[in-house]
Amino acid sequence: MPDNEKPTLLVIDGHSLAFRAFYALPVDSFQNREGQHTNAIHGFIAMLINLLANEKPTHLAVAFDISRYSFRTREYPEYKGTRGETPSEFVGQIPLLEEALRALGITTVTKEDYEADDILATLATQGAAQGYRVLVVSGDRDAIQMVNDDVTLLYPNARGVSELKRYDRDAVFDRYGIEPHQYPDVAALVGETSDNLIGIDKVGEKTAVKWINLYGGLDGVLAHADEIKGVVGEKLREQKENAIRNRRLNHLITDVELPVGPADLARRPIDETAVRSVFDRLQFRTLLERVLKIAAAAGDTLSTDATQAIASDSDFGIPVVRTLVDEELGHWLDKVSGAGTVPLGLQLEYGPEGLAGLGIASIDDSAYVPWAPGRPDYVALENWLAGPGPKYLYDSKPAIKALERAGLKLGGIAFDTTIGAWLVKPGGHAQNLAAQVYDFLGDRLVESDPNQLVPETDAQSVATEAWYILRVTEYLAERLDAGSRAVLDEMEIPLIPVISQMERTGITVNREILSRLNRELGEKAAELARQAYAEIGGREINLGSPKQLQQVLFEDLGMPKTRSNKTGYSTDAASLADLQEQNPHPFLGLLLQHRDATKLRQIVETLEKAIEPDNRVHTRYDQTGTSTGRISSTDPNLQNIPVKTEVGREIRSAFESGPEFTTLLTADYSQIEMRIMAHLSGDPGLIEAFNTGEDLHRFVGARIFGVAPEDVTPAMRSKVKAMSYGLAYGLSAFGLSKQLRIDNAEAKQLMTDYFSRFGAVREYLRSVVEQAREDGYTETIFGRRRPFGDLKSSNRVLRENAERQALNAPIQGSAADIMKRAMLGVANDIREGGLASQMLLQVHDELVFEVADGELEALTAIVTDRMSHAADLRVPLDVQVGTGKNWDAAAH
DNA sequence: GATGTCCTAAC
DNA sequence: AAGTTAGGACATCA
Repeated sequence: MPDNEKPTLLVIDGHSLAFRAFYALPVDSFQNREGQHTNAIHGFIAMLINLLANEKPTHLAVAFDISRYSFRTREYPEYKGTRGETPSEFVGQIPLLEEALRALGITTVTKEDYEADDILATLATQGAAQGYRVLVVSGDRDAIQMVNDDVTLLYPNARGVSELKRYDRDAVFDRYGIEPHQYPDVAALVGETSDNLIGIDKVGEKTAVKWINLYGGLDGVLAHADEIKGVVGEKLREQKENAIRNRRLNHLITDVELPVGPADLARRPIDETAVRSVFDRLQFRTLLERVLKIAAAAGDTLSTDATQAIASDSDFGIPVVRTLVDEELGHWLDKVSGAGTVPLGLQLEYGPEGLAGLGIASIDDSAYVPWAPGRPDYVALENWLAGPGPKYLYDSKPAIKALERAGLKLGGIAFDTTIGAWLVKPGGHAQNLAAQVYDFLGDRLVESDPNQLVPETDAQSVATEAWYILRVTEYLAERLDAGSRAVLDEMEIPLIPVISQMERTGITVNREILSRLNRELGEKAAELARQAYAEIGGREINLGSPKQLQQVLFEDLGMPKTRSNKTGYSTDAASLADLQEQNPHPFLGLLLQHRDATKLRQIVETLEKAIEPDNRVHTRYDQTGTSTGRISSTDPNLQNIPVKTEVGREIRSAFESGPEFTTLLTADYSQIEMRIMAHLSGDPGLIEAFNTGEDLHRFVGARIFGVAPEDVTPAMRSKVKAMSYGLAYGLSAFGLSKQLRIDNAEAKQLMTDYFSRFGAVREYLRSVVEQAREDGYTETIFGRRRPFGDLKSSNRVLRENAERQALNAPIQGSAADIMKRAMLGVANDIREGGLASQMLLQVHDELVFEVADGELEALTAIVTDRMSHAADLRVPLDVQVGTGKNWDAAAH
């Protein structure tokens, strides 16, 4: 019988594949409502569905180990002894997986005293003899020995279970240089760490394969052991018992007595009620759809036609992509969007000229729209895009910009999977769509590789990606609690166009000021370097190299050692200041000044390069860049422009209002984090401090040192200020003493005095951590969550780090929330008021605006009102406004 | 060229 | 042993 007419028997090592899936999918993302982890089950079922589609097996079984004990452990108790405890999150998934497989009509096979691989080997042997094409799926390398002309092994690669490497005879030979049946001989000589089988010392794969090919097999090798020269020969003779034992244990049994044979494994219809019940319990909505579609396609009997149908995309939920233009597009859009009421996925395609096409998808239909600029027939599309019809996107900010460049407006953003994923897991790293699809749904999305001129595999259409965006949205929506959902809908999504606009607007930067500073700082740095070299005997070391500095400071000049880091001793500013005190040397001061000058020069240079032809710098804000809710700024980062030093302020003076505008306006919150602390802790003293209008640190200093406010000295004030700010960071007495350069006892006393006057603060900070330990997350005033896993860690460093992060998160995060609400309010009022003034920058607690002629008063009113009323706290939100021609002058 | 370490700028 | 970031220079490894 030709191979393609043979029935196909597919046998799977259930335990090993589930275990691979467990490590391939993030355990935290797959939990049902009872907290049962489901990632291994999800990965396994997703793999199974793909196998059914691709391999179209007519017969099917999954084998499981009953326990970790078998005839092998009786023979050799150390067998697999290196394997640690099964992770607790994996426990419990196997019985559920078996239950799911039962519901799917798939036979599971176990056999007391044998391992799953023995069952596979037995079924494979029987199947091959009975005229089946056999496919074995196992993550155990010993399974290679089963491969022959009728049996192929599918082996999961390092990336998990979604890619299975096909090992037929040729592939085994290519990889190992031996016939499959010789593999156990090689493994016996080399050993197998994961099974705790120790091989022959000094014998690796290369040597073993060479010997096997030379002597025909392990028996031959052992028979000729005396002829093998050198140390390896000796080792072989000494340790041949190891190889003999290994060979006995890695031999798979091919005649296990089983209750079923290949013919009993014909695929059966699924039990829909049972599948619904199991999948519902596991909360596998999308997998359920796919499984039910298989069932629908297959009917009750599995004809060849049915298996063909299973392989086509539409049967797995991915709708066929149609390409639409003109009036056909209009009709289709109207139909699938329910006249703008049904959410659709939207994904753009980019070409060298920007926008090249659009993918649009509903849950069961999708379309690709080629974009040809200037065509008149896109009215329906333009209306839908600009209108309120809900749209789900992956990373919508670049999409807004690309559409804008193509002359299209985008409205109705109802979900952004980048932001959604970030709200679910704010610490997670930004992912691309393919990673989201894989992590959340377990499907592989082919990414187009821009470096490949002729791609090996075609990426799928953006229409299919749009469909996946819908699916990812479903997944994420289920995982957002009501509070997080409100943050998404009312804060983050509305903020996207606001931030996008700020990026597009940019801020005017004076190139002349920067190039002058660049020149001056360059000269200054060179001069400082000259002087520094003179102080160390004229050696022109690289002052920017910590390594060379260590040599000079601690070896050549013999200075006392500073705190150590991974490469030696620290040369950071604090350490150098310490050194200067203990061991004054002119080199130290010059080095610090040189660092300062070169750092500032580098900033100036970066800024200069970032000025675009419109004389403006356009930073990019990352709305998902932090764990706390702040936004971050990149390319260039405009949130860390110097301000503390004179030169720093000169740099700020290069940021100006544009030619069409009269001035810059800055508005910042004063002590917003301390105000949030006062609000959240309810501390009467702190609340009073903010309500009296007295300078905060003076007020607090007066209380702590028991003097009148006017008698608080600058030294007292700075100590109190450091203490107050340190609180929100989880500062310790040790840290405070370091910071203030005072001794530990004084720092301790300061903290004691502080808490004796402001006790509710300490109580609040303690309770935040306690609550977070209980809940597993912290929450801001507006319901933004940040999860913490390490609060229960037995590792003290991890736990204490998490504690400080947990007590800081609600404070920093609430401040971020308040600023975001203020930005939304201001943007709204600027729009509604028809003002030409624009919002340019956000620096965490500060906003920078460009004021149009005659709008100063109106803008000041809007900004002050919206910022001070962005939250209703137990203390007022104080907003400081300043104006000036440049950023420095506008500061106050 | 990619990656890790050190250092420093901001809030 | 003080929270949140971005980023450049240097050193090292492939």
